[in-house]
Amino acid sequence: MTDPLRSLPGYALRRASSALMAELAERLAPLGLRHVEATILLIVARQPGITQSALGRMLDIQRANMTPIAAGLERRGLLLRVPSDGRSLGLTLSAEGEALLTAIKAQIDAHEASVTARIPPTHRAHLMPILHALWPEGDTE
Amino acid sequence: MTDPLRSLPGYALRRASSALMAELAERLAPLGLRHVEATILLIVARQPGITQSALGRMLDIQRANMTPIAAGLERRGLLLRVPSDGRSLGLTLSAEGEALLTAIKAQIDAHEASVTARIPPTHRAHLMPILHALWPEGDTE
DNA sequence: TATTGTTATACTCTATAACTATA
DNA sequence: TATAGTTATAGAGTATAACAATA
Repeated sequence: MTDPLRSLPGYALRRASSALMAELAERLAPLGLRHVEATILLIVARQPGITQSALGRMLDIQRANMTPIAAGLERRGLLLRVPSDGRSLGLTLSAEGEALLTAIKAQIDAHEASVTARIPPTHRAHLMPILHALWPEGDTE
Repeated sequence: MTDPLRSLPGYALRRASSALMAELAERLAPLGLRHVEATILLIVARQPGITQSALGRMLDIQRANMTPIAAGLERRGLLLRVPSDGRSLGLTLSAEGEALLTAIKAQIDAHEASVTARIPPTHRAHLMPILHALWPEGDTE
């Protein structure tokens, strides 16, 4: 039986997103990471020293929810949390976190490439302008 | 600080989806409905008598998770669950559910129209082909 | 044997409130 | 006063396993 809501953009977007997230989760599972954890390690690699709260603002993760995620990554030896401010924690990758980074990037790249590959070439260039129109920068501030 | 993952299609899709879901949730809150509940009432309206399990397959909601959702809608007097099979429950809208339907459709239509309106006209026609490529029919069977 | 619905359970994600310490 | 981090808590969403009743 066909889903009568297939033609609704918002609904189709949600279903596509959920299908892609499930795929990414499968790719990251062998690394022992959830997508939010992989995302955090990627961003900390690009911006070493970023504070927990700045990272939370960037990813729309609230302070209260960042704590157990960052603490978990630290406990597993992937992330270092050093006081930068007296009240702020600056995040950097541990050696082990750096070592994992290659595998994380490989999985993310493979995932994103697979997403792009599935889009018919005629439509491909239109996706990012559409998504950025629907998810403007700083839309939650 | 700008999110360095903005340019990744999969990531941007997830963020756009989550922003749109939050918008829809706000629209449906005055009706006392979550999006999954509104979706169920819409589909039951279009396909009266559909069983709980068929509905679950269509929306990718597992049997175990359909039970409390459908029971909740029945308890609130919006949905009727009548045995069709001896083991299956056929779903139909109650009079109260039918009465709510107009408001639900209005909110969903307004939401979908608002999504479409935000997409620059040049790109608009490309969204659905892209989403259907990423969310093929029956992708979970 | 397979399917339907149910219950129990658990993990993830998200959200709010209240607290401490620091700027 | 405002910000950063933490703890506790609660509500959704999603997943699996096991069971009874029915096909």
